Amino acid sequence: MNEHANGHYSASSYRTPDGAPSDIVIFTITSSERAGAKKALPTRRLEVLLIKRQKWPFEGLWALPGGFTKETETVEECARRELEEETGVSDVHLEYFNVYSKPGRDPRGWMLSHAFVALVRESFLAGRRTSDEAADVALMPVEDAVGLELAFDHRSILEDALERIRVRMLTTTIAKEFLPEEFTLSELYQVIRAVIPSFEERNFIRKVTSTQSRKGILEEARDASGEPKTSNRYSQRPAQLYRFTDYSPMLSIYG
Amino acid sequence: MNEHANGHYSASSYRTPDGAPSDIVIFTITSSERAGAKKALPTRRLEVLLIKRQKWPFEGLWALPGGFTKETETVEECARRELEEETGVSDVHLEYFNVYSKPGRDPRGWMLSHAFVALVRESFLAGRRTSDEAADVALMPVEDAVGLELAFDHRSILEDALERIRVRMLTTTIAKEFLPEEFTLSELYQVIRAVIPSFEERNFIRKVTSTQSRKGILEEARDASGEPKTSNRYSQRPAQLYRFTDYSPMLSIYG
DNA sequence: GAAATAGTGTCTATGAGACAATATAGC
DNA sequence: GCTATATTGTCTCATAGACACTATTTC
Repeated sequence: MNEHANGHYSASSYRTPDGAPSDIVIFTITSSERAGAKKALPTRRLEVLLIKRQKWPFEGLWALPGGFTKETETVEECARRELEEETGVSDVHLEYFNVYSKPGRDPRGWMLSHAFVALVRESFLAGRRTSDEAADVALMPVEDAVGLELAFDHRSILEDALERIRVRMLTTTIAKEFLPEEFTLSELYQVIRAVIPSFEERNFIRKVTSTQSRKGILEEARDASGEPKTSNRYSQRPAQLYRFTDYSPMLSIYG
Repeated sequence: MNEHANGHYSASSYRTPDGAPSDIVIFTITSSERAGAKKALPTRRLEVLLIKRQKWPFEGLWALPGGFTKETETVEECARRELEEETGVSDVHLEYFNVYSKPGRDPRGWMLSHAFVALVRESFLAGRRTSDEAADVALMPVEDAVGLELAFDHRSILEDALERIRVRMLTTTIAKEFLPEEFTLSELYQVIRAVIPSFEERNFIRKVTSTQSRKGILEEARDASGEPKTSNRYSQRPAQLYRFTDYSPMLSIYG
Protein backbone atom coordinates (compact mmCIF):
# COMPACT_ATOMS: atom_id res chain seq x y z
CA MET A 1 0.00 0.00 0.00
CA ASN A 2 1.21 3.40 -0.88
CA GLU A 3 4.46 2.05 -2.20
CA HIS A 4 5.38 3.43 -5.53
CA ALA A 5 4.84 1.25 -8.51
CA ASN A 6 8.54 0.93 -9.07
CA GLY A 7 11.83 2.24 -7.89
CA HIS A 8 12.91 4.25 -10.92
CA TYR A 9 11.09 7.17 -9.49
CA SER A 10 13.26 9.26 -7.23
CA ALA A 11 10.30 10.79 -5.40
CA SER A 12 9.43 7.47 -3.81
CA SER A 13 10.42 8.65 -0.38
CA TYR A 14 8.12 11.66 -0.51
CA ARG A 15 4.98 12.01 1.44
CA THR A 16 1.97 11.16 -0.70
CA PRO A 17 -1.64 12.33 -0.41
CA ASP A 18 -3.96 10.48 1.93
CA GLY A 19 -6.88 10.62 -0.42
CA ALA A 20 -8.57 12.37 -3.31
CA PRO A 21 -12.25 12.81 -2.59
CA SER A 22 -14.76 14.15 -5.06
CA ASP A 23 -17.33 16.54 -3.63
CA ILE A 24 -20.49 17.32 -5.51
CA VAL A 25 -22.61 20.42 -5.36
CA ILE A 26 -25.99 19.14 -6.48
CA PHE A 27 -28.29 21.91 -7.63
CA THR A 28 -31.93 21.62 -8.50
CA ILE A 29 -34.70 24.11 -9.12
CA THR A 30 -37.92 23.51 -7.27
CA SER A 31 -41.29 24.81 -8.42
CA SER A 32 -44.06 25.67 -6.02
CA GLU A 33 -47.52 26.85 -6.90
CA ARG A 34 -48.25 30.33 -5.85
CA ALA A 35 -51.13 30.49 -3.40
CA GLY A 36 -54.26 32.12 -4.72
CA ALA A 37 -53.94 32.23 -8.44
CA LYS A 38 -55.26 29.24 -10.35
CA LYS A 39 -53.17 29.26 -13.45
CA ALA A 40 -50.16 31.23 -12.46
CA LEU A 41 -46.45 30.89 -12.99
CA PRO A 42 -44.99 28.85 -10.16
CA THR A 43 -42.25 30.21 -7.96
CA ARG A 44 -38.92 28.64 -8.82
CA ARG A 45 -36.07 28.44 -6.41
CA LEU A 46 -32.50 27.19 -6.65
CA GLU A 47 -31.75 24.57 -4.02
CA VAL A 48 -28.71 22.54 -3.08
CA LEU A 49 -28.49 19.07 -1.62
CA LEU A 50 -26.57 18.71 1.63
CA ILE A 51 -25.90 15.82 3.95
CA LYS A 52 -25.61 15.94 7.70
CA ARG A 53 -22.37 14.33 8.81
CA GLN A 54 -22.76 11.37 11.16
CA LYS A 55 -19.18 11.08 12.30
CA TRP A 56 -15.91 12.81 12.97
CA PRO A 57 -14.79 15.17 11.65
CA PHE A 58 -17.43 17.90 11.64
CA GLU A 59 -20.02 15.52 13.05
CA GLY A 60 -23.44 17.08 12.97
CA LEU A 61 -22.59 19.74 10.40
CA TRP A 62 -24.03 19.88 6.92
CA ALA A 63 -21.64 18.91 4.17
CA LEU A 64 -21.55 18.37 0.44
CA PRO A 65 -22.05 14.78 -0.67
CA GLY A 66 -18.92 13.10 -1.89
CA GLY A 67 -16.51 10.25 -1.42
CA PHE A 68 -13.06 8.95 -2.08
CA THR A 69 -11.70 8.23 -5.51
CA LYS A 70 -10.51 4.70 -6.10
CA GLU A 71 -7.36 3.87 -8.00
CA THR A 72 -9.43 2.19 -10.69
CA GLU A 73 -11.48 5.23 -11.63
CA THR A 74 -11.10 8.86 -12.62
CA VAL A 75 -12.23 11.59 -10.27
CA GLU A 76 -15.18 12.18 -12.59
CA GLU A 77 -16.19 8.54 -12.45
CA CYS A 78 -15.96 8.78 -8.70
CA ALA A 79 -18.24 11.81 -8.67
CA ARG A 80 -20.75 10.08 -10.92
CA ARG A 81 -20.71 7.00 -8.73
CA GLU A 82 -21.19 9.01 -5.55
CA LEU A 83 -23.94 11.02 -7.18
CA GLU A 84 -25.82 7.88 -8.02
CA GLU A 85 -25.25 6.34 -4.59
CA GLU A 86 -26.45 9.49 -2.93
CA THR A 87 -29.43 10.43 -5.03
CA GLY A 88 -30.13 7.48 -7.27
CA VAL A 89 -29.79 9.62 -10.36
CA SER A 90 -27.55 8.98 -13.30
CA ASP A 91 -27.27 10.62 -16.69
CA VAL A 92 -27.31 14.11 -15.35
CA HIS A 93 -25.17 17.10 -16.14
CA LEU A 94 -21.96 16.85 -14.14
CA GLU A 95 -19.21 19.37 -14.46
CA TYR A 96 -15.82 19.56 -12.79
CA PHE A 97 -14.87 23.00 -11.65
CA ASN A 98 -12.00 23.14 -9.16
CA VAL A 99 -9.61 21.39 -6.82
CA TYR A 100 -9.26 22.28 -3.17
CA SER A 101 -5.89 21.44 -1.72
CA LYS A 102 -5.13 23.88 1.04
CA PRO A 103 -3.01 22.13 3.67
CA GLY A 104 -5.06 21.39 6.75
CA ARG A 105 -8.42 21.58 5.01
CA ASP A 106 -9.25 18.06 6.19
CA PRO A 107 -8.25 16.95 9.70
CA ARG A 108 -8.07 13.35 8.53
CA GLY A 109 -4.96 14.03 6.51
CA TRP A 110 -3.68 15.38 3.23
CA MET A 111 -6.77 15.38 1.05
CA LEU A 112 -7.14 16.91 -2.39
CA SER A 113 -10.79 17.48 -3.02
CA HIS A 114 -12.15 17.65 -6.54
CA ALA A 115 -15.33 19.64 -6.76
CA PHE A 116 -18.15 19.07 -9.22
CA VAL A 117 -21.43 20.71 -9.97
CA ALA A 118 -24.39 18.49 -10.81
CA LEU A 119 -27.59 19.88 -12.26
CA VAL A 120 -30.64 17.76 -11.60
CA ARG A 121 -34.29 18.19 -12.47
CA GLU A 122 -36.56 18.38 -9.49
CA SER A 123 -38.50 15.35 -10.64
CA PHE A 124 -35.38 13.18 -10.38
CA LEU A 125 -35.07 13.94 -6.72
CA ALA A 126 -38.77 13.64 -5.99
CA GLY A 127 -38.57 10.24 -4.28
CA ARG A 128 -35.52 11.19 -2.32
CA ARG A 129 -36.98 13.90 -0.23
CA THR A 130 -39.49 11.67 1.48
CA SER A 131 -37.09 8.83 2.14
CA ASP A 132 -36.29 7.54 5.61
CA GLU A 133 -33.04 9.38 5.83
CA ALA A 134 -34.81 12.66 5.32
CA ALA A 135 -33.27 14.07 8.45
CA ASP A 136 -29.75 13.52 7.13
CA VAL A 137 -30.32 14.65 3.59
CA ALA A 138 -31.74 18.06 2.86
CA LEU A 139 -32.55 20.06 -0.17
CA MET A 140 -32.28 23.64 0.90
CA PRO A 141 -32.42 27.04 -0.74
CA VAL A 142 -28.96 28.20 -1.65
CA GLU A 143 -29.32 31.45 0.24
CA ASP A 144 -29.91 29.40 3.38
CA ALA A 145 -27.04 27.04 2.65
CA VAL A 146 -24.44 29.75 2.16
CA GLY A 147 -25.50 31.19 5.50
CA LEU A 148 -24.77 27.98 7.38
CA GLU A 149 -21.56 26.73 8.85
CA LEU A 150 -20.63 23.80 6.65
CA ALA A 151 -18.09 21.03 7.18
CA PHE A 152 -14.53 21.36 5.85
CA ASP A 153 -14.16 24.20 3.32
CA HIS A 154 -17.49 23.31 1.79
CA ARG A 155 -18.83 26.79 2.12
CA SER A 156 -16.10 28.11 -0.17
CA ILE A 157 -16.78 25.26 -2.54
CA LEU A 158 -20.48 26.03 -2.56
CA GLU A 159 -19.86 29.72 -3.20
CA ASP A 160 -17.50 28.90 -6.05
CA ALA A 161 -20.03 26.47 -7.48
CA LEU A 162 -22.70 29.10 -7.37
CA GLU A 163 -20.51 31.60 -9.14
CA ARG A 164 -19.74 28.94 -11.69
CA ILE A 165 -23.29 28.05 -12.59
CA ARG A 166 -24.27 31.70 -12.72
CA VAL A 167 -21.67 32.33 -15.37
CA ARG A 168 -22.55 29.18 -17.23
CA MET A 169 -26.27 29.82 -17.06
CA LEU A 170 -25.70 32.93 -19.13
CA THR A 171 -22.99 31.70 -21.44
CA THR A 172 -24.08 28.16 -22.19
CA THR A 173 -27.36 26.35 -22.59
CA ILE A 174 -27.29 24.57 -19.22
CA ALA A 175 -30.73 26.02 -18.53
CA LYS A 176 -31.92 22.97 -20.41
CA GLU A 177 -30.82 20.80 -17.50
CA PHE A 178 -33.57 22.31 -15.40
CA LEU A 179 -36.28 22.24 -18.02
CA PRO A 180 -38.33 19.62 -19.81
CA GLU A 181 -37.51 18.90 -23.42
CA GLU A 182 -40.10 21.48 -24.50
CA PHE A 183 -40.79 24.57 -22.49
CA THR A 184 -42.25 28.03 -22.73
CA LEU A 185 -40.12 31.13 -22.75
CA SER A 186 -41.55 32.15 -19.39
CA GLU A 187 -40.28 28.94 -17.93
CA LEU A 188 -36.84 29.56 -19.37
CA TYR A 189 -36.87 33.09 -18.04
CA GLN A 190 -37.84 31.85 -14.61
CA VAL A 191 -35.09 29.26 -14.56
CA ILE A 192 -32.52 31.90 -15.37
CA ARG A 193 -33.91 34.16 -12.68
CA ALA A 194 -33.89 31.37 -10.13
CA VAL A 195 -30.14 31.05 -10.63
CA ILE A 196 -29.42 34.76 -11.14
CA PRO A 197 -31.96 36.87 -9.29
CA SER A 198 -30.56 40.06 -10.76
CA PHE A 199 -31.13 38.91 -14.33
CA GLU A 200 -33.69 41.18 -15.88
CA GLU A 201 -34.58 41.50 -19.50
CA ARG A 202 -37.74 43.38 -20.26
CA ASN A 203 -38.00 42.13 -23.79
CA PHE A 204 -36.81 38.62 -23.09
CA ILE A 205 -39.14 36.97 -25.59
CA ARG A 206 -38.20 39.48 -28.25
CA LYS A 207 -34.55 38.92 -27.81
CA VAL A 208 -34.37 35.18 -27.78
CA THR A 209 -36.73 34.81 -30.69
CA SER A 210 -35.68 37.62 -32.97
CA THR A 211 -32.01 38.24 -32.46
CA GLN A 212 -30.01 37.10 -35.39
CA SER A 213 -26.83 36.45 -33.50
CA ARG A 214 -28.60 34.43 -30.85
CA LYS A 215 -31.17 32.87 -33.13
CA GLY A 216 -30.33 29.27 -33.42
CA ILE A 217 -30.09 28.31 -29.77
CA LEU A 218 -33.86 27.86 -29.62
CA GLU A 219 -36.41 26.48 -32.05
CA GLU A 220 -40.18 26.27 -31.95
CA ALA A 221 -41.63 22.92 -31.03
CA ARG A 222 -43.97 21.55 -33.68
CA ASP A 223 -46.20 18.53 -33.69
CA ALA A 224 -46.30 15.73 -36.24
CA SER A 225 -48.33 17.76 -38.71
CA GLY A 226 -45.98 20.70 -38.44
CA GLU A 227 -48.28 22.87 -36.36
CA PRO A 228 -46.67 24.90 -33.59
CA LYS A 229 -47.14 23.30 -30.19
CA THR A 230 -48.38 25.34 -27.31
CA SER A 231 -49.00 24.90 -23.62
CA ASN A 232 -51.42 26.59 -21.27
CA ARG A 233 -50.15 24.94 -18.13
CA TYR A 234 -49.25 28.25 -16.56
CA SER A 235 -51.41 30.68 -18.43
CA GLN A 236 -54.84 31.26 -19.82
CA ARG A 237 -53.51 32.04 -23.21
CA PRO A 238 -51.45 29.13 -24.50
CA ALA A 239 -47.77 29.86 -24.96
CA GLN A 240 -45.55 28.62 -27.74
CA LEU A 241 -43.31 25.75 -26.74
CA TYR A 242 -39.62 25.87 -27.58
CA ARG A 243 -36.72 23.48 -27.41
CA PHE A 244 -32.98 24.02 -27.36
CA THR A 245 -31.11 23.22 -30.51
CA ASP A 246 -27.66 21.75 -30.12
CA TYR A 247 -26.08 24.92 -31.37
CA SER A 248 -24.07 26.85 -28.84
CA PRO A 249 -22.79 30.26 -29.85
CA MET A 250 -19.27 31.46 -29.29
CA LEU A 251 -19.34 34.65 -27.31
CA SER A 252 -16.74 37.38 -27.58
CA ILE A 253 -16.02 40.65 -25.87
CA TYR A 254 -14.48 41.98 -29.09
CA GLY A 255 -17.43 41.51 -31.41
CA MET B 1 4.70 8.16 5.75
CA ASN B 2 1.45 7.56 4.05
CA GLU B 3 -0.21 6.68 7.31
CA HIS B 4 -3.40 8.47 7.86
CA ALA B 5 -3.37 11.32 10.28
CA ASN B 6 -5.56 9.42 12.66
CA GLY B 7 -7.57 6.29 13.02
CA HIS B 8 -11.05 7.74 13.13
CA TYR B 9 -11.16 7.55 9.42
CA SER B 10 -12.56 4.31 8.17
CA ALA B 11 -10.91 4.61 4.77
CA SER B 12 -7.48 4.20 6.29
CA SER B 13 -7.02 0.80 4.73
CA TYR B 14 -7.73 2.08 1.25
CA ARG B 15 -5.15 2.59 -1.38
CA THR B 16 -4.08 6.22 -1.55
CA PRO B 17 -2.65 8.20 -4.47
CA ASP B 18 1.07 8.05 -5.13
CA GLY B 19 1.34 11.70 -5.98
CA ALA B 20 -0.37 14.82 -7.19
CA PRO B 21 1.79 16.57 -9.76
CA SER B 22 1.01 19.94 -11.26
CA ASP B 23 1.69 20.28 -14.96
CA ILE B 24 1.94 23.65 -16.59
CA VAL B 25 1.23 24.60 -20.15
CA ILE B 26 3.32 27.72 -20.58
CA PHE B 27 2.23 29.82 -23.52
CA THR B 28 3.98 32.81 -24.94
CA ILE B 29 3.61 34.84 -28.10
CA THR B 30 6.78 35.51 -30.01
CA SER B 31 7.24 38.42 -32.39
CA SER B 32 9.52 38.29 -35.34
CA GLU B 33 10.28 41.04 -37.77
CA ARG B 34 9.09 40.41 -41.23
CA ALA B 35 11.92 40.36 -43.69
CA GLY B 36 12.02 43.22 -46.13
CA ALA B 37 9.75 45.84 -44.70
CA LYS B 38 11.30 48.37 -42.38
CA LYS B 39 8.39 49.41 -40.28
CA ALA B 40 5.99 46.57 -40.59
CA LEU B 41 3.84 44.64 -38.19
CA PRO B 42 5.83 41.74 -36.82
CA THR B 43 4.61 38.19 -37.22
CA ARG B 44 3.26 36.89 -33.95
CA ARG B 45 3.09 33.24 -33.12
CA LEU B 46 1.76 31.27 -30.18
CA GLU B 47 4.41 29.01 -28.70
CA VAL B 48 4.52 26.55 -25.85
CA LEU B 49 7.38 25.60 -23.57
CA LEU B 50 8.28 21.92 -23.43
CA ILE B 51 10.99 19.98 -21.66
CA LYS B 52 12.76 16.91 -22.93
CA ARG B 53 12.56 14.15 -20.35
CA GLN B 54 15.90 12.84 -19.12
CA LYS B 55 14.72 9.73 -17.38
CA TRP B 56 12.18 6.99 -17.21
CA PRO B 57 9.32 7.08 -17.95
CA PHE B 58 9.07 8.50 -21.44
CA GLU B 59 12.77 9.29 -21.51
CA GLY B 60 13.66 11.38 -24.51
CA LEU B 61 10.12 12.58 -25.19
CA TRP B 62 8.96 16.15 -24.84
CA ALA B 63 6.76 16.84 -21.84
CA LEU B 64 5.06 19.68 -20.06
CA PRO B 65 7.02 21.17 -17.19
CA GLY B 66 5.71 20.26 -13.78
CA GLY B 67 6.41 18.60 -10.49
CA PHE B 68 4.97 17.05 -7.40
CA THR B 69 2.82 18.87 -4.92
CA LYS B 70 4.11 18.88 -1.36
CA GLU B 71 1.86 18.42 1.61
CA THR B 72 2.64 21.95 2.75
CA GLU B 73 1.33 23.68 -0.34
CA THR B 74 -1.71 23.88 -2.57
CA VAL B 75 -1.56 22.56 -6.09
CA GLU B 76 -1.54 26.15 -7.30
CA GLU B 77 1.42 27.03 -5.09
CA CYS B 78 3.14 23.97 -6.50
CA ALA B 79 2.50 25.14 -10.04
CA ARG B 80 3.78 28.60 -9.27
CA ARG B 81 6.90 27.17 -7.65
CA GLU B 82 7.59 24.87 -10.57
CA LEU B 83 6.99 27.68 -13.01
CA GLU B 84 9.57 29.80 -11.31
CA GLU B 85 12.07 26.96 -11.03
CA GLU B 86 11.60 26.15 -14.67
CA THR B 87 11.55 29.56 -16.27
CA GLY B 88 12.61 31.99 -13.58
CA VAL B 89 9.40 33.96 -13.94
CA SER B 90 6.99 34.86 -11.20
CA ASP B 91 3.97 37.12 -11.11
CA VAL B 92 2.48 35.81 -14.29
CA HIS B 93 -1.03 34.79 -15.16
CA LEU B 94 -1.57 31.24 -13.96
CA GLU B 95 -4.88 29.50 -14.31
CA TYR B 96 -5.97 26.05 -13.23
CA PHE B 97 -8.09 24.24 -15.77
CA ASN B 98 -8.43 20.50 -15.24
CA VAL B 99 -7.41 17.36 -13.43
CA TYR B 100 -6.19 14.25 -15.22
CA SER B 101 -6.77 11.08 -13.28
CA LYS B 102 -7.26 8.26 -15.71
CA PRO B 103 -5.91 5.07 -14.18
CA GLY B 104 -2.65 4.06 -15.81
CA ARG B 105 -1.85 7.52 -17.14
CA ASP B 106 1.48 7.46 -15.30
CA PRO B 107 3.51 4.24 -15.14
CA ARG B 108 5.06 5.35 -11.86
CA GLY B 109 1.80 4.84 -10.02
CA TRP B 110 -1.50 6.44 -9.21
CA MET B 111 -0.95 10.06 -10.08
CA LEU B 112 -3.55 12.79 -10.23
CA SER B 113 -2.23 15.55 -12.42
CA HIS B 114 -3.46 19.10 -12.02
CA ALA B 115 -3.06 21.11 -15.17
CA PHE B 116 -2.46 24.83 -15.37
CA VAL B 117 -2.09 27.35 -18.11
CA ALA B 118 0.51 30.08 -17.69
CA LEU B 119 0.64 33.11 -19.94
CA VAL B 120 4.03 34.73 -20.18
CA ARG B 121 5.33 37.66 -22.14
CA GLU B 122 8.07 36.81 -24.56
CA SER B 123 10.46 39.21 -22.86
CA PHE B 124 10.23 37.21 -19.63
CA LEU B 125 11.57 34.15 -21.35
CA ALA B 126 14.21 35.96 -23.35
CA GLY B 127 17.17 34.86 -21.22
CA ARG B 128 15.93 31.33 -20.98
CA ARG B 129 16.18 30.42 -24.59
CA THR B 130 19.90 30.92 -24.80
CA SER B 131 20.72 29.14 -21.57
CA ASP B 132 22.95 26.08 -21.39
CA GLU B 133 20.09 23.65 -21.15
CA ALA B 134 18.72 24.90 -24.44
CA ALA B 135 18.65 21.39 -25.82
CA ASP B 136 16.32 20.22 -23.08
CA VAL B 137 13.99 23.18 -22.99
CA ALA B 138 12.23 24.34 -26.10
CA LEU B 139 9.79 26.99 -27.00
CA MET B 140 7.95 25.66 -29.99
CA PRO B 141 4.98 26.72 -32.11
CA VAL B 142 1.83 25.10 -30.81
CA GLU B 143 1.00 23.58 -34.18
CA ASP B 144 4.31 21.75 -34.03
CA ALA B 145 3.82 20.69 -30.43
CA VAL B 146 0.39 19.14 -30.95
CA GLY B 147 1.85 17.14 -33.80
CA LEU B 148 4.50 15.54 -31.61
CA GLU B 149 4.29 12.47 -29.46
CA LEU B 150 4.45 13.83 -25.93
CA ALA B 151 5.07 12.07 -22.64
CA PHE B 152 2.16 10.78 -20.51
CA ASP B 153 -1.19 12.23 -21.60
CA HIS B 154 0.41 15.60 -22.17
CA ARG B 155 -0.88 15.88 -25.67
CA SER B 156 -4.47 15.79 -24.41
CA ILE B 157 -3.57 18.29 -21.75
CA LEU B 158 -2.01 20.59 -24.31
CA GLU B 159 -5.04 20.36 -26.58
CA ASP B 160 -7.36 21.11 -23.71
CA ALA B 161 -5.18 24.04 -22.67
CA LEU B 162 -5.29 25.41 -26.17
CA GLU B 163 -9.05 25.14 -26.30
CA ARG B 164 -9.17 26.85 -22.96
CA ILE B 165 -7.11 29.89 -23.85
CA ARG B 166 -8.95 30.26 -27.14
CA VAL B 167 -12.23 30.58 -25.31
CA ARG B 168 -10.74 32.85 -22.69
CA MET B 169 -8.98 35.03 -25.23
CA LEU B 170 -12.40 35.96 -26.59
CA THR B 171 -14.38 36.12 -23.38
CA THR B 172 -11.93 37.72 -20.98
CA THR B 173 -9.17 40.28 -21.19
CA ILE B 174 -6.28 37.81 -20.96
CA ALA B 175 -4.90 39.34 -24.15
CA LYS B 176 -3.31 41.83 -21.76
CA GLU B 177 -0.99 39.09 -20.54
CA PHE B 178 0.72 39.10 -23.91
CA LEU B 179 0.85 42.84 -24.37
CA PRO B 180 2.69 45.75 -22.81
CA GLU B 181 0.73 48.05 -20.54
CA GLU B 182 -0.02 50.28 -23.51
CA PHE B 183 -0.51 48.92 -26.99
CA THR B 184 -2.00 49.71 -30.34
CA LEU B 185 -5.16 48.10 -31.60
CA SER B 186 -3.20 46.36 -34.33
CA GLU B 187 -1.09 44.71 -31.69
CA LEU B 188 -4.18 43.57 -29.84
CA TYR B 189 -5.67 42.24 -33.04
CA GLN B 190 -2.49 40.33 -33.81
CA VAL B 191 -2.36 38.79 -30.37
CA ILE B 192 -5.90 37.53 -30.75
CA ARG B 193 -5.10 36.16 -34.17
CA ALA B 194 -1.97 34.43 -32.92
CA VAL B 195 -4.14 32.47 -30.51
CA ILE B 196 -7.16 32.07 -32.79
CA PRO B 197 -6.07 32.07 -36.42
CA SER B 198 -9.66 32.01 -37.62
CA PHE B 199 -10.55 35.21 -35.79
CA GLU B 200 -11.37 37.81 -38.36
CA GLU B 201 -13.02 41.16 -37.82
CA ARG B 202 -12.84 43.55 -40.70
CA ASN B 203 -13.83 46.51 -38.63
CA PHE B 204 -11.89 45.58 -35.53
CA ILE B 205 -10.94 49.13 -34.63
CA ARG B 206 -14.49 50.29 -35.15
CA LYS B 207 -15.91 47.71 -32.91
CA VAL B 208 -13.65 47.92 -29.94
CA THR B 209 -13.67 51.68 -29.91
CA SER B 210 -17.28 52.51 -30.72
CA THR B 211 -19.44 49.76 -29.37
CA GLN B 212 -21.32 50.90 -26.34
CA SER B 213 -21.67 47.48 -24.80
CA ARG B 214 -18.00 46.74 -25.17
CA LYS B 215 -16.82 50.23 -24.54
CA GLY B 216 -15.20 50.20 -21.21
CA ILE B 217 -12.76 47.32 -21.64
CA LEU B 218 -10.29 49.65 -23.35
CA GLU B 219 -9.32 53.25 -22.77
CA GLU B 220 -7.04 55.61 -24.66
CA ALA B 221 -3.61 56.13 -23.14
CA ARG B 222 -2.86 59.76 -22.39
CA ASP B 223 0.30 61.47 -21.24
CA ALA B 224 0.75 63.72 -18.24
CA SER B 225 -0.72 66.72 -20.00
CA GLY B 226 -3.75 64.76 -21.13
CA GLU B 227 -2.72 64.45 -24.75
CA PRO B 228 -3.41 61.11 -26.44
CA LYS B 229 -0.32 58.95 -26.64
CA THR B 230 0.65 57.36 -29.90
CA SER B 231 3.27 54.97 -31.17
CA ASN B 232 4.80 54.54 -34.57
CA ARG B 233 6.85 51.49 -33.73
CA TYR B 234 5.09 49.41 -36.35
CA SER B 235 3.77 52.00 -38.72
CA GLN B 236 4.55 55.17 -40.50
CA ARG B 237 1.50 56.88 -39.24
CA PRO B 238 1.47 56.85 -35.45
CA ALA B 239 -1.27 54.78 -33.89
CA GLN B 240 -3.24 55.60 -30.78
CA LEU B 241 -2.14 53.65 -27.74
CA TYR B 242 -4.73 51.94 -25.57
CA ARG B 243 -4.75 50.18 -22.25
CA PHE B 244 -7.16 47.72 -20.70
CA THR B 245 -9.38 49.00 -17.97
CA ASP B 246 -10.15 46.64 -15.15
CA TYR B 247 -13.71 46.30 -16.31
CA SER B 248 -14.67 42.92 -17.61
CA PRO B 249 -18.08 42.55 -19.21
CA MET B 250 -20.50 39.77 -18.43
CA LEU B 251 -21.40 38.00 -21.63
CA SER B 252 -24.72 36.32 -22.22
CA ILE B 253 -26.29 34.23 -24.94
CA TYR B 254 -29.70 35.60 -24.00
CA GLY B 255 -29.02 39.28 -24.48
C1' DG C 1 5.61 59.77 -54.54
C1' DA C 2 5.57 54.98 -52.87
C1' DA C 3 4.96 52.24 -48.87
C1' DA C 4 2.70 50.87 -44.88
C1' DT C 5 -0.39 51.17 -41.45
C1' DA C 6 -4.15 54.14 -39.03
C1' DG C 7 -8.36 55.76 -39.00
C1' DT C 8 -13.04 57.92 -41.03
C1' DG C 9 -17.29 58.40 -44.09
C1' DT C 10 -21.12 56.47 -45.73
C1' DC C 11 -24.73 53.45 -46.52
C1' DT C 12 -27.97 49.67 -45.34
C1' DA C 13 -29.93 46.40 -42.52
C1' DT C 14 -30.75 44.79 -38.22
C1' DG C 15 -31.05 44.79 -33.26
C1' DA C 16 -31.89 46.94 -28.58
C1' DG C 17 -34.89 48.97 -25.54
C1' DA C 18 -39.08 50.90 -23.99
C1' DC C 19 -44.02 50.53 -23.63
C1' DA C 20 -48.43 50.46 -25.30
C1' DA C 21 -51.73 47.63 -27.29
C1' DT C 22 -53.92 43.50 -28.40
C1' DA C 23 -54.77 38.27 -28.08
C1' DT C 24 -56.35 34.08 -25.79
C1' DA C 25 -58.59 31.17 -22.79
C1' DG C 26 -60.32 30.06 -18.13
C1' DC C 27 -63.01 31.64 -14.54
C1' DG D 1 -66.18 40.89 -18.25
C1' DC D 2 -62.19 40.09 -15.34
C1' DT D 3 -57.71 37.90 -14.85
C1' DA D 4 -53.29 36.41 -16.00
C1' DT D 5 -50.08 35.55 -19.15
C1' DA D 6 -48.56 35.69 -24.24
C1' DT D 7 -47.45 38.12 -28.10
C1' DT D 8 -47.16 41.97 -31.49
C1' DG D 9 -46.83 47.07 -32.95
C1' DT D 10 -44.36 51.02 -33.03
C1' DC D 11 -40.91 54.21 -32.47
C1' DT D 12 -36.10 55.74 -31.75
C1' DC D 13 -31.42 55.09 -31.50
C1' DA D 14 -27.27 52.29 -31.69
C1' DT D 15 -24.66 48.84 -33.84
C1' DA D 16 -22.95 45.51 -37.50
C1' DG D 17 -20.88 44.92 -41.67
C1' DA D 18 -19.01 46.26 -45.99
C1' DC D 19 -15.84 48.94 -48.42
C1' DA D 20 -14.11 53.03 -50.27
C1' DC D 21 -11.61 56.81 -48.95
C1' DT D 22 -8.46 59.89 -46.47
C1' DA D 23 -4.44 60.66 -43.10
C1' DT D 24 0.23 60.44 -41.43
C1' DT D 25 4.75 59.53 -41.45
C1' DT D 26 9.17 57.34 -43.29
C1' DC D 27 11.96 56.08 -46.94
